[in-house]
Amino acid sequence: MVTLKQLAKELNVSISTVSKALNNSEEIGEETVRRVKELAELYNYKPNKVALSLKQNKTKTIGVIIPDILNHFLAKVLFGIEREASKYGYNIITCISNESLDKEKESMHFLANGSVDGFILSLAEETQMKNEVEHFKKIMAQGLPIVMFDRVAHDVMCDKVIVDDFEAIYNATKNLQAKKRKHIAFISSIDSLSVGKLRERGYNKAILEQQTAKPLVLKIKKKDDNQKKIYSFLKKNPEIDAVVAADSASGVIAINAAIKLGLKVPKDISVIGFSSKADSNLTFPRLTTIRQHAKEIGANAAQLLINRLQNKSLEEDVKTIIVKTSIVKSKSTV
Amino acid sequence: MVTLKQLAKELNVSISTVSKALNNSEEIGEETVRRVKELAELYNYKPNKVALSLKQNKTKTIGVIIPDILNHFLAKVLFGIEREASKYGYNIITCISNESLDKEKESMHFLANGSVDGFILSLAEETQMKNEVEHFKKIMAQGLPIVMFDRVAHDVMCDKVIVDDFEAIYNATKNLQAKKRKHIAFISSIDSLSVGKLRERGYNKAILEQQTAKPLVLKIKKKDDNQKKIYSFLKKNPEIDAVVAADSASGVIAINAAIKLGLKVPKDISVIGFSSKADSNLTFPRLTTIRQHAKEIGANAAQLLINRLQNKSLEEDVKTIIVKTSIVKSKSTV
DNA sequence: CTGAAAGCGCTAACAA
DNA sequence: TTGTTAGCGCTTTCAG
Repeated sequence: MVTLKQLAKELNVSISTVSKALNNSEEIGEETVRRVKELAELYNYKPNKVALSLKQNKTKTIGVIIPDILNHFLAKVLFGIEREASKYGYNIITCISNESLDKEKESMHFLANGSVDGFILSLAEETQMKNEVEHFKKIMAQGLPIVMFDRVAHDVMCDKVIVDDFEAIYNATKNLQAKKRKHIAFISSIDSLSVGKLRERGYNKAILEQQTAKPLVLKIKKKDDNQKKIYSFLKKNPEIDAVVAADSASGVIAINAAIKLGLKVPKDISVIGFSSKADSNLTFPRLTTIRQHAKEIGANAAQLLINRLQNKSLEEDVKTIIVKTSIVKSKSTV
Repeated sequence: MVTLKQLAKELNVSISTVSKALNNSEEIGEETVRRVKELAELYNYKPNKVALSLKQNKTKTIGVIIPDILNHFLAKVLFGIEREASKYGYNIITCISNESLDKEKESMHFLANGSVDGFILSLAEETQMKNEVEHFKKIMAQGLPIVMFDRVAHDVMCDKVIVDDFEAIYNATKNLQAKKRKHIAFISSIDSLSVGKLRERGYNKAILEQQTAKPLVLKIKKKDDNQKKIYSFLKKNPEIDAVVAADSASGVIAINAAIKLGLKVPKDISVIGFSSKADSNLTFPRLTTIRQHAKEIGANAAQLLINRLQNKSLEEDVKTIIVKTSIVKSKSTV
């Protein structure tokens, strides 16, 4: 890589002249500017990012800590973050916590040494279970702002972007009840996550508001065979006439299991799930889905962080943005 | 963030003494080392990464350019890259080209200014279609090594990690033939990609080796309704008794479409697809899949790059690693 | 209009 | 054993 020094030498001017010329400073003579720019072009000069970062004490880089990149929702949020950030000239350093508290801490400390200007993150499962937040506070105390999304720590004072999980499932369940479904089950493979719990609570509330009904819940653990579990669950509880799924795979599998059991969807059983468009396409009939607008969540998170980075003076209060879900009706519900 | 300077001042020693003490230099007195380390600990001192990068002219950061983070295979490769790289203390800067040549170029140039030590990438669809490779060569000429995976540019002399796409589909098709399937169709939604073409060629070769058979191919475009397309395809061609899918969604949909058409899987129709374990779980019966070992691909790519970064002297010849696929038999084939 | 010099945080050769 | 100095590449103040 060419440096200012080399250009300066070749042009027989000083380094600062070259620097100023390239930055269109008024101070430098027209002719000099021309010569400098010409040579810079020729050598494909680009200012060294690292030197700039050191000088300006900011990297224009955001650290993103994602619990699981194979989770389609999280990947989509990452996509949203990246797209929004790159609009503002920011780069993304991605670390994957793999749902582990230690890896989360490690990654953050590894980056909290000048590598990044701030963090966007969603909590690892283990972090949520143990409810540890000290590492977040420590890093914020160092002057690095954090934005949390989806799985957030309510005890940490920082900007947040969340989904109306509770309401979304509550409304979905209410909807099914309005269509005269009497035995609505809830299936979740994300019971250990805060959002999983919220969703279950939304379901429970709707169910318990109807005096005749009782909650019927299937929880799937990571090591379980989700396909087998769901199939047996539906088989053992033939009265079920509707399923609300807290995650994408469970919704898809529920439809296919029902069909396998000889049921008609949605006539005999309605299914509704948290899922993206691509996944809702996998089944016949297509899955009615609760869309989380993952990209928007990512974009909002990036916005919040960049705002805070650029108006550090303003030290405003922390914001929480709720990105509303929407139900996209398809043929798996009546 | 605390700096060496501040520690030095507080301890009444010079900056270099502090630096050496923290780096366990033999030169410094035991007592001094103790005092320095104590204070550093107290203040949670961490060497500024940016300053180190500038000094050592390397960032310990890898630029990864991914065409599409929502593609499960690519996300998994990213996972593999991240995990392997972090073992060696490397960070990952992720850019998403969104299948666009311009974004790919832009991202690379944006990072090729000292931000990263090298690149790992898979070509954008547009890059493959236009067969443009100048930007890769330019960046390599600047001294930044590149490792390509999956969708590679054969005209560029760099390390590569690829999949045996051709053979995998060839073998899968041969397998179906051995089970007396007579009308084997091929369904692909990735026709424009190099790997998509390879897979089709593998299928064609196997089919054409059987004198009685003719290829029967369905190509799905991005804007198409893949569900509808596949359903009508199977309906219009009732003689089909086996499907080879070049991508994950097509395989899943093919099974569900067949069931919807009243066919028995695998008795009436076998289905085999390129897919991951999670996706193969979505259908009844489970989808027999060709696994690409995406994480391994990522790990290999990271290995290759880090090797090259650390043995720059050795300027060895470029390597191409082929990560063999394996077929995981399930109930969608006999 | 141009250049010298300081400084961002760090390491390392050299001096004391 | 400790300190001084130079330098990584850049911007910016101040002097010429």
